[in-house]
Amino acid sequence: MERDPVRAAVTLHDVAREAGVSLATASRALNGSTRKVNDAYRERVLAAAARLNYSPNLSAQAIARGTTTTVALLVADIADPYFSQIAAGVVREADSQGLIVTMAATERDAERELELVRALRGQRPRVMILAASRRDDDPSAEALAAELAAYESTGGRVAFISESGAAFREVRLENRAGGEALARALVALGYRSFAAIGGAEGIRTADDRLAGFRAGLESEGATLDRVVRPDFTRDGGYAGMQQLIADGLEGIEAVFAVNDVMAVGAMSALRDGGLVPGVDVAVAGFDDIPTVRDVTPALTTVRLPLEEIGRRALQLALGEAGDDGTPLATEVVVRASTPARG
Amino acid sequence: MERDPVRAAVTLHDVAREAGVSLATASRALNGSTRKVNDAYRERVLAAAARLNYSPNLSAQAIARGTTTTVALLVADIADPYFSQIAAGVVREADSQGLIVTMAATERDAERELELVRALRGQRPRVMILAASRRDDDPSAEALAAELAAYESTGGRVAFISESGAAFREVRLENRAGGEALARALVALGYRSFAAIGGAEGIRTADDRLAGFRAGLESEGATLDRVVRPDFTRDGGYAGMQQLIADGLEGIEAVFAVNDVMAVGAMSALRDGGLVPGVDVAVAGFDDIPTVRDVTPALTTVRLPLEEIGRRALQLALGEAGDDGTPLATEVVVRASTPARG
DNA sequence: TTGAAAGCGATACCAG
DNA sequence: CTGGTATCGCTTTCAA
Repeated sequence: MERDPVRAAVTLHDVAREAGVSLATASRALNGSTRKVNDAYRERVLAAAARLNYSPNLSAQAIARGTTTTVALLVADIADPYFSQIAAGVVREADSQGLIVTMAATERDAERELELVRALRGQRPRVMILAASRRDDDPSAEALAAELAAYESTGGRVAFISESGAAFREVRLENRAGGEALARALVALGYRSFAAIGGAEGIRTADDRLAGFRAGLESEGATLDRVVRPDFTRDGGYAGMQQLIADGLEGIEAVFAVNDVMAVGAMSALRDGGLVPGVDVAVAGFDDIPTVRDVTPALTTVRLPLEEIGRRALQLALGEAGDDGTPLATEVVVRASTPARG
Repeated sequence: MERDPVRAAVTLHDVAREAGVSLATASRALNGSTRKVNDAYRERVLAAAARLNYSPNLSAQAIARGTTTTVALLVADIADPYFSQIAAGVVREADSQGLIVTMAATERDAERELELVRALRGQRPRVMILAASRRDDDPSAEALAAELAAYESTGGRVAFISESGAAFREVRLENRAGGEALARALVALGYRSFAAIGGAEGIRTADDRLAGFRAGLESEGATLDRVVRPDFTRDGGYAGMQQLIADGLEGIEAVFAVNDVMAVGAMSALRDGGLVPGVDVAVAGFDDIPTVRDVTPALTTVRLPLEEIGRRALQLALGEAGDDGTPLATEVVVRASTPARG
């Protein structure tokens, strides 16, 4: 697999020479603002660029222009459908704006997140989107806020998905309201006693959903009898349900897992425990990730327009609309995992 | 949401001045190769940098050093678990090497892929990883190869996942062998007549898996009685199974979908058609994405170490091992969707 | 319009 | 070791 000797990439200089014009003219013809170059020259430059297969060096442009065309995106876990859908939205929107997305994963570690923000700042991205879940007790929260503030003070734009807990732009998810609506819907279906699988305490998203759910139940006179708090993952959901089973599920009619990934794991735990989800005990989740249509029974959940959220976060950060008007379309989707109860 | 007036970012120049040393010394203290700066100076520079919250401009470094720290990754669809797992692997490996990942989605469009490669080339990434599925009939294949060759001729490194169909490095997936092994395993379980849901003709990955499967069956004296070729997506799988049902499923004992996402859709189509997967007809997939453990019945499939594939692609491109020895651990995983047949 | 030349932020060679 | 300076690739005044 030996290659040709590496020759330097074609530069604008080469193109200019090949076209017989000055560097400045070549620059203008290729990337300069509109209409300022004689058509004949313009043609020659474009032809030369094509002939040489010229590709402008974005780093050089960035440094000369003082601004990049990069978007930095931070998620907790790329393989998690919640984040990958959001990422898909960000990438799509970025693409439609001619921006390039740089992606990093915090692996749910706040320290790592801070390091990543520092590292990513070196790129001088136009915007930074933080989708990784925030925690209340986060010790590095202050340092993160400071870092982001510094970034914004030099022209960067930050957008959070969910709650920033600080003064940054954010796409606010209706976690609490969604939880509440779900609770009401379940009560309306005839359920009265519930358990919840909640994700480690302190994870804002999980706490909000749970708080909303609890509030919804209480407003309807129903009760949340038990809460377990395993990891915020599929296996966490599985373990959480196992624990509920071990502690005795009698009296519990429905279990709410604060996200779909966990709910799906919880359903498997039920099955492995010899119980039938939707029959022996109802299950509901949150997010409406694609797979929940394909599990059995299909999962009742709260739909979040994840891809749209990603796009919107970018728009918001860029300062175009996104912020205004239309709230996110959050809605309860009732499926077979929570059949109406006689 | 008004901000402070935007001031320019801190530059190395500022740090040098603040520390009372020359630009060159500051550079060396901060990023220069090992041990060349007096400790006292070094300390002062580091302190100044910290005080000013200095963040080196990567674009400037790139242009001065003549090399970036960027990895460009192209996938077909970020939200597809197959690609998001691979992406997670690439990002993780990149991270451990201090590299930054730029990601783009081809949306399964070859023209777009070419454009993206062109655009991404402007970043002068150290390596480019192409994971988007190749097609045989791809009209822009030549142009893509040319573009990539140009990229490599200036020092870039390209790595494909699956088959490049050209002279580039690649992480070769055992699609054919996996299909074959699956076929044999199913025959060993007692199945004799099969149908397949194959993904549009020309998609190399799909074709290879199918060809392997067919070969495996034939070597065991079983037959592939029917093949449908819908889209390479969940909905494609659903539609494919619907078609099989409409055409009459009698005589078909098992259905092989060339990837798990399709298989999962296919199972839902069975259910919606009043049939029970694993009982009325067995189903098998390919990839072993996380969700297949949680569908009912759990899906028999061919496991591909997706995250590992991502890491390996990067290593391969960077020229460290990855290539050598150990083939990818591809193995048939039999689950409840293909129970042993009397 | 066009071209010459001054940056942009950082690196690295070359003297001292 | 340290500092001065040329240089990287491109944009953008400033004159012509």
